[in-house]
Amino acid sequence: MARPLSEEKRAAILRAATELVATVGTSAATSQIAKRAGIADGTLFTYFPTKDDLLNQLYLSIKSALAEAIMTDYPSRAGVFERTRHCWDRLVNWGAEHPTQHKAMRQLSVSDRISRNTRDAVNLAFQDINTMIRDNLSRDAADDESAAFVGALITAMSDVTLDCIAAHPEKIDLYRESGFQVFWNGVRP
Amino acid sequence: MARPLSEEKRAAILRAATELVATVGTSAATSQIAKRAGIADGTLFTYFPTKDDLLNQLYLSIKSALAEAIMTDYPSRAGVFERTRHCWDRLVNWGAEHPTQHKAMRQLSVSDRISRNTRDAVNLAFQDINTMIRDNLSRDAADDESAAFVGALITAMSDVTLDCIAAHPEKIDLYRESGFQVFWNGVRP
DNA sequence: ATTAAATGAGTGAGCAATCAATCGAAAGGA
DNA sequence: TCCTTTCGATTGATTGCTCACTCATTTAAT
Repeated sequence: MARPLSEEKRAAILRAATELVATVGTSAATSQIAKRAGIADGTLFTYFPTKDDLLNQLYLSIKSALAEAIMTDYPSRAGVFERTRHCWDRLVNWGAEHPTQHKAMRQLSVSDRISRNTRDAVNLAFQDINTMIRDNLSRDAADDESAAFVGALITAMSDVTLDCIAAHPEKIDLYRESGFQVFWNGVRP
Repeated sequence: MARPLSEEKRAAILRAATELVATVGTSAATSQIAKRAGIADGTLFTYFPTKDDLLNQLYLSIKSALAEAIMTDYPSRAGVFERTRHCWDRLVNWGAEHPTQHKAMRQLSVSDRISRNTRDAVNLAFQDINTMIRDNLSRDAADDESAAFVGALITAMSDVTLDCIAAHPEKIDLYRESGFQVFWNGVRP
């Protein structure tokens, strides 16, 4: 081995891509990403062979960070309400604390550049959460489609909640609470 | 006047743009749109001076069609439940009947190419619906922010519902119903 | 000394928008 | 009814630009 790849540079590329995708969407130019990461245009492609690879890995890394934030200290033995509440609060708090990642994530999730493979890998990272939904919140337990419906609802409703928090940051407690009330009243078993 | 502009061609451009924006997003090339509309590349720009103008007018026309679909036969004198139910059913039915328009609408609504002006014009088309929300479903009547929260929730929840219907078209009645249940249980006064 | 990372000018493809040339619908005159 | 003039609609090649990606060369870690 001559020179090893730098984990630091890889992270800088992902960080720069997050910021640019959050602000200008997936049309962010690779040359802009490279400039912001402090590397030459060509170097980006030794870390990510294509722009699509970069976007897919970025999406996976953000989603994984979110899943970890949610599942840390997850109260496995508590009741359905507490566990649902835990997930909701963690989700909304993460979004409020990482607005750039959240915005980038939303841009990427509607993009057709994210592959089936990546979406499958993301689902794997959210497996525990999906299981919780299937077992507890799905109207018909063991019904995959119903669980997917509830899972999509959490994402959609937390996005709306986070948009409102972004518009009025001082009201985070109010929106986190009323968002949860709407969700819980809507889907509780 | 020499030759008048053709309303037919204008409609063909909007139709072609709807289909392409629905499938490939706002990055759809104007030359592709022109080809699909059956006109020369340059002709598109005599009907819409820029691509942004085209996208903005497209967004407004789709949203207006949706508003009209919702407000036709609106039961002004019925109770809150009936009126909310009416809007929900119309919204979901319209989306299920016009999947291409709905997909294009979603692409456009997250695009930064839609101007403040256009969004204001869209709000105007939805004025009656917004008023209904403010007066009936907002937790604190006369609270604009709370009404915006509920309005965004309807859109987000109907999008999720329509995604599920698109995946399982035979279950439209089931999803329309359970989507409404979640919404109504969540936000009812 | 070796070898792969790093560089940045270069390449070719694709894009929105332009424009000189052509076409054809309307209005007026016979 | 037919012909002519008018003038904007229509055309598609062209323009200038941006982009993802390449590659010959340089640099530096082992």
